[in-house]
Amino acid sequence: MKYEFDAIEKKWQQRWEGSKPYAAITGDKRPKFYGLIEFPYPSAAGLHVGHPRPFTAMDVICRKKRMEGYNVLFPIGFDAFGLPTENFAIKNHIHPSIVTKNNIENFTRQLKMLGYSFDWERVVDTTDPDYYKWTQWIFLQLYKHGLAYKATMPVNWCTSCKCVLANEEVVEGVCERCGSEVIRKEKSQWMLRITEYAQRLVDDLDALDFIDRVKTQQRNWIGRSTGAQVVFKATTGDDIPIFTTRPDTMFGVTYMVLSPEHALVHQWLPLLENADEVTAYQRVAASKSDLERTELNKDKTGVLLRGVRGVNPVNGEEIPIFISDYVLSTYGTGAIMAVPGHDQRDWEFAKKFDLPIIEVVAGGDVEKEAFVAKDDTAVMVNSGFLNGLTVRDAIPAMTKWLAEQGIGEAKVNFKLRDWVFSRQRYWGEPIPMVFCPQCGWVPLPESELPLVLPNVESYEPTDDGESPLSKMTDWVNCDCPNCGGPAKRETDTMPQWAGSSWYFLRYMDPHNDKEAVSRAAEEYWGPVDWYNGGMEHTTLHLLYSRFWHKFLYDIGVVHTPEPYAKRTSHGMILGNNPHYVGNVETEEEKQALIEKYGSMALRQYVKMSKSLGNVVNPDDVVKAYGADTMRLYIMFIGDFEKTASWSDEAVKGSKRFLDRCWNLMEQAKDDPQHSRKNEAVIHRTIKKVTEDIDQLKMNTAIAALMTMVNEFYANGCTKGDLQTLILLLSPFAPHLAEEMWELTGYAASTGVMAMQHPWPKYDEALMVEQEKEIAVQVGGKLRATVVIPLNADDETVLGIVYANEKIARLMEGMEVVKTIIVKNKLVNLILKPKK
RNA sequence: GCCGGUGUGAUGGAAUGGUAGACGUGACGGACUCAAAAUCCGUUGGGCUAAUCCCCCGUGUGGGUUCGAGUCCCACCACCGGCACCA
Repeated sequence: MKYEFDAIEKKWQQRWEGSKPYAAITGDKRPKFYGLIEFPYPSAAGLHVGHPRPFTAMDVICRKKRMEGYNVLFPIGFDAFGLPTENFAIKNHIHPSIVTKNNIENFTRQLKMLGYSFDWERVVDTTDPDYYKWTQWIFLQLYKHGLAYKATMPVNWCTSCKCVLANEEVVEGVCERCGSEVIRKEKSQWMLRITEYAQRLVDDLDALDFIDRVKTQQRNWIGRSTGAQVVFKATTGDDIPIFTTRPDTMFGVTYMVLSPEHALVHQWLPLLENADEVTAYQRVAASKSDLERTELNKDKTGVLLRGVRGVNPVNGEEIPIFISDYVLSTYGTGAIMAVPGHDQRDWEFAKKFDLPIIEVVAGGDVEKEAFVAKDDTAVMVNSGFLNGLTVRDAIPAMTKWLAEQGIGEAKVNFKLRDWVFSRQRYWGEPIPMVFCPQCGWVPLPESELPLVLPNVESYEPTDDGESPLSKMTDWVNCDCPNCGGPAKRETDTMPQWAGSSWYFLRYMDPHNDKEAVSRAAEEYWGPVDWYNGGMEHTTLHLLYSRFWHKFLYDIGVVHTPEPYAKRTSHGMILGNNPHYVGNVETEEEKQALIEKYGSMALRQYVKMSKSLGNVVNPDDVVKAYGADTMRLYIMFIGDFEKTASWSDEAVKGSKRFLDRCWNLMEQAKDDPQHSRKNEAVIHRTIKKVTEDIDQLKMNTAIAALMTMVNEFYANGCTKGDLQTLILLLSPFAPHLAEEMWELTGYAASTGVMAMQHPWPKYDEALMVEQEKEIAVQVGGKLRATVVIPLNADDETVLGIVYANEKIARLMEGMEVVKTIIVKNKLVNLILKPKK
């Protein structure tokens, strides 16, 4: 009988559709397990092979958890608002809602084709008004708690998307989505005060079971630094607050720098002798794009403010004030004290403008370079009352002195900025706010939610930076909810990240029309036990959703301060590089490729992309080999956390393995017990598979199953052996497992599907053979192997070792100085010549 | 510059300080077949060799610790990722 994967997979998918064995039951008495994957963005291209990797892994985990007796919530949904859909709609003249509907249908078909054990009754779609009603509701709560505000400020503007971007969406000065140049533009935007939560977002990472690189990246991004805020005076009498991490170096301050946008610069302009020079510099600085601003190793530029000076509060000395764009208006106070002796940037600036450099920490040569001490035990010099103290002691001493003088205090600063939350695009959640000339910004009453996105004729973005919705005058003009007078709606929409910031909560209670999620459902399911997703979301979705969850915790919607107990991440799937030098024979061709493609030509595997034509479509793989082979291969491909390379050839190996499993049915003896010969390998494999799945080491779990099957072929097997194999295989290849389970008769006799059978248990005592081959080393080098009885005592082992012909030969004329015996593993003999 | 990570056969990748290369792909040899595919069995790190006997070498490089190092320590090289004029 042949393994007809096509028919088998259809058959079982239909059965699951009917009997719904994957439904999660809120409130059930079994222990709960909430496994979460990042819901996909339903693009027109459909699933690519990057999706099945995390999806299959979590499916395997969830299937195993069910067999272990857990009540499992494994949901799926669609993050369907966003630019690609809108752009596709513009190009093809189809309404985004139609595009979305079609794409979701296609994704659903593909996901079902792969046999995932999602609870399909809980599907969430972020573009559904019943869903985004609650996204809008959360926004209103943020607004009511002072965490949403409208502000005019320079924002990142993507020249291609014609839309503002959050800082998190700008990567190396370009738009993370389309790669176009990002410029700074002065715009009035809705902002979310994520900075209010910066401290908690850092602190609470400690207790979470997140992989380290996620924690590190979030900490990097939030960028906490501790120091002091100090008020310097200007000769005009104005206060100039600055932030420094090194208050100990204040005696080394020889000038100050303000950012070009600093408010005091505007205020002082009439007093300045060189006002023209100053305004010219401001103009240049303002016109720079993010890319230009962050260019490496660029020269320090700046302008001295002539007519105003600063005063160093520790010694009363007057110092010059400059403006320079190396000081950022958005960090700290937008002004710094400059200590050129001990800060590289200040040093470069001082050299360029010929400013004095004072050494205040001993140990370097400040004329040659800034001395930035690596440890804090260096000693203070030229620093008045700090002289002789170590840096470690000088920092608190100075901080204390500043506080006593009333001119400074300890302060923590963050790199994290508030979240720019509005987008000048159509396909997003409308922001439920109204602007009234009398009352200002007024939130829509909750009773009017959802504020439904209206149908418009054209969703083209506009060059003037207004949302397409602004042209919908019928919709825009409304009554003020406060005074009833004429008012206008906000026409910007929410960013892509809004809907995904809380979707995992909606899965817990997806059909609730009274609340975002009921407290009871949330208390039962929350927090998510295991969340797997891409590293690219670490400082986007993952950070945003932690912020929203903390806010929801503060207002009593959820019962834990963190949404996800555990976070893991998968590596990317790479495809064949068509321009790889290894693909050609001659030197000339190789040189030509290197010339044309540079370093890319040297890489055998690269990111899959349409332009390279190396994209693998899961539909094709399933058609050729079946879903179970696809699932198995994507799990076997390599270390889950690392990037892996797709190989059409290697897929066959997974298919071959499933064929071998299937073909075992013909030769299995009709005996429900394990065969004696296979007992040990079976128990070892149960242990290995059980532990490896929990650690996401799917590749080695599958390798162990392959080893076991190889043993079955070598030893013969019983139906009992086979049934254990089926159970262990069922999370990976569920369709094949169910069919084999039925055919081997277990289901017929008990009415239980493989997936409903308890997960096999192993017995340590049965795991080992009665005989063991161990290594014999002489002086640490392997010289022979011998077979010993399991757990033999040292004397017996040495007897066997000495009886070995080769060892005996090596021992001729030698005496044993030392023997090292590792039980059931190895013997190491240290020899020296006999006298 | 700072912070992480990685480096193992032709190839994807395995190895709680204890027989390096599990498992898979590819290649080679054999069985079955008129033949091919599929399947099954075997071989497959390099050198030396008549030999699947010995011996030597071998996990990016150079040192070290240890009876024993892919694994631990020190220094370096290469690649990948994150942050970056953040005071």
